[in-house]
Amino acid sequence: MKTRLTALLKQSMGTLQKQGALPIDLAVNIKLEHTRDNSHGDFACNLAMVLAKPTKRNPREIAQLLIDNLDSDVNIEKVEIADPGFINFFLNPLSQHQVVSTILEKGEAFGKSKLGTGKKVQVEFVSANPTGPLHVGHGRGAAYGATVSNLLGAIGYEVHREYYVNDAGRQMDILATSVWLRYLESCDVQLVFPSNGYKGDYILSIASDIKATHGDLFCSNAQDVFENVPADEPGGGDKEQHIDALIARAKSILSDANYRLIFDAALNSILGDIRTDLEDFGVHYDDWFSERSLMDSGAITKAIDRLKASGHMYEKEGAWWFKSTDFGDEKDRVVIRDSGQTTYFASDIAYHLHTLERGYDIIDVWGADHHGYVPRVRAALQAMGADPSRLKVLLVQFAVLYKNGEKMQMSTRSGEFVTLRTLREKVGSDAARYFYVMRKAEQHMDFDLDLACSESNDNPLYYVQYAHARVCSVMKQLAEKKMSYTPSIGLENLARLTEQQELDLIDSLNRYPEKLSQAALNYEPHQLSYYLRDLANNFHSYYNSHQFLVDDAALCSARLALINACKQVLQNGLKLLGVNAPESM
RNA sequence: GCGCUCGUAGCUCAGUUGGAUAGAGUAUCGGCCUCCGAAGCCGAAGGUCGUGGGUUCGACUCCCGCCGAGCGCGCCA
Repeated sequence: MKTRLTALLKQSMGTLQKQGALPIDLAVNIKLEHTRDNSHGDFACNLAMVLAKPTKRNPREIAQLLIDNLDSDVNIEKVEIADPGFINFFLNPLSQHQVVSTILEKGEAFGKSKLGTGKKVQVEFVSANPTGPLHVGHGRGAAYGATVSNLLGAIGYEVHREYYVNDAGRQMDILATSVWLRYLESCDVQLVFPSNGYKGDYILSIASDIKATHGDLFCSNAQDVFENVPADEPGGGDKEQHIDALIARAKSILSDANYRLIFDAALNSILGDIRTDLEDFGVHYDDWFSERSLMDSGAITKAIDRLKASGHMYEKEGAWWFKSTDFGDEKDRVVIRDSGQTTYFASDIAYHLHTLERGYDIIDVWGADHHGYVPRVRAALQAMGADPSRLKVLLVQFAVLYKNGEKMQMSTRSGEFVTLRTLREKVGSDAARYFYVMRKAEQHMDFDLDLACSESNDNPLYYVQYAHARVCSVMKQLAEKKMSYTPSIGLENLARLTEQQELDLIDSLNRYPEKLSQAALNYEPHQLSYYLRDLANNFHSYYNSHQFLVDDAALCSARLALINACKQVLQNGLKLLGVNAPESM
């Protein structure tokens, strides 16, 4: 309907241009919108006001001309001009009713579109370092990334969901060393655990698993382990130097193979845990991409060579730098350290290049603390000759946690955090998913744990699910009362739906496809959750003011057709949000 | 200090990319179950859209200056 009206307006404008009433060379973009207030009709257009300036004429006058030259359409009941020059379209109410039959016919496909057909996009999200379990902070990225992926899929994109596994680098060495030290403790070795090591309980359990399968194989004495290791911070030393020295001791005491064994045991245990955690949260990936595999495959060398060939690399103080300032970054970045090791940034460049070469545009969902990282990645892509617009970075703000009215600091290192699993066990996956995507991603979010856990019934999700369950309940009543519902009869009698609540509900249903594509194109799942809330509200109002199961069989079927259409749309929307639509609750 | 994100009802947040009288939830107050589920509905009250300028037919939205919050500014990842 919207495109129809736009076409009519364009046509009218064209006619006026031919007549010479309007200049030919007008480049205006017609904006036709659903009205906020239905006293303004169903659609409103600002065309006349936009035209007022270039033509130097009164907008109302132009509006009248446009209306006079508008072709008639059975669906348009009347057209009005309103201050300061809006053209308001009032549609024939019955023309909107058709959506009920469209919904019942298309089912779960209703609302989907082909806007993104032929486009391949990779959404990379969560990608937390496998150094500990996911906490509630990661949950937001997980829910957001998964929903954005679903939305893009619904409008026709070919979506590839990926988790980039940081299974290389210093953090992982610290993790492996932490595990080994805990293992040594379990072998009754007396030692002081490094202040910069990972202290969570899960480290203990990984260590004891290793002990259970390998016995004393990796044992060593404390004297040996701490030989020539500089003091830790509490001992007046530097905690970074201390832990680095311990890593070196671990590698030297254990053989390469044994160090790798402990390293992999830690990695696999934690990553496995993250995987099942996300699965349980309804978040599924097409691929778990290993950073280490980039090193092994030579992809990093290849990417660096490409940067060198582009002339944007230089050597300074023994390291190789990428001249990202050529592309607007604040400072140049090291890619190869003076030690010869490549940096995390080098891996990331290779990873992005690799993804583009696989034919995907890239959407990275990152925590807002990484925003300073965006320019250098984009710069690297540009230097390698890639179109930087193929990379879109979506930043998700942190959720600030409150417990007992106090702000909580979370740290994986210290082992002090609330896990995503704990949250899920308390409020359920559905409520958590919905809660996370209710706010738009850039908003700083206050997350009151006590409220989320104790009063989970207040979660607005239940309001939406309840509407769905109510429709199901009505259909059960129908059977119990031995009444009948014939969809075809209902669809033939849609004209009987003339109550205000019915018109409102139908209006709401008509807006779903547009809302969906808007939410998808803007990467804004919260738009969908707000829509569903609104749809549910229209349904509940209807439910409270009219009886569906009435004796008039034609009217009854028409009403049931309407609420079943409503149920379908609720179901479609909730599915995209990764939330169940229960038949009873 | 520089950069990014943000500031809207007591609280938590929307605001259709510049449109009409700034909206929801929650909390508060008042109504609604002989009736398909009251996890619901209807109503009241609640605002200097951080602040001061600017751009125009029109600004919560765009530009500039302040105030305030969070984050970032490693040869960490």
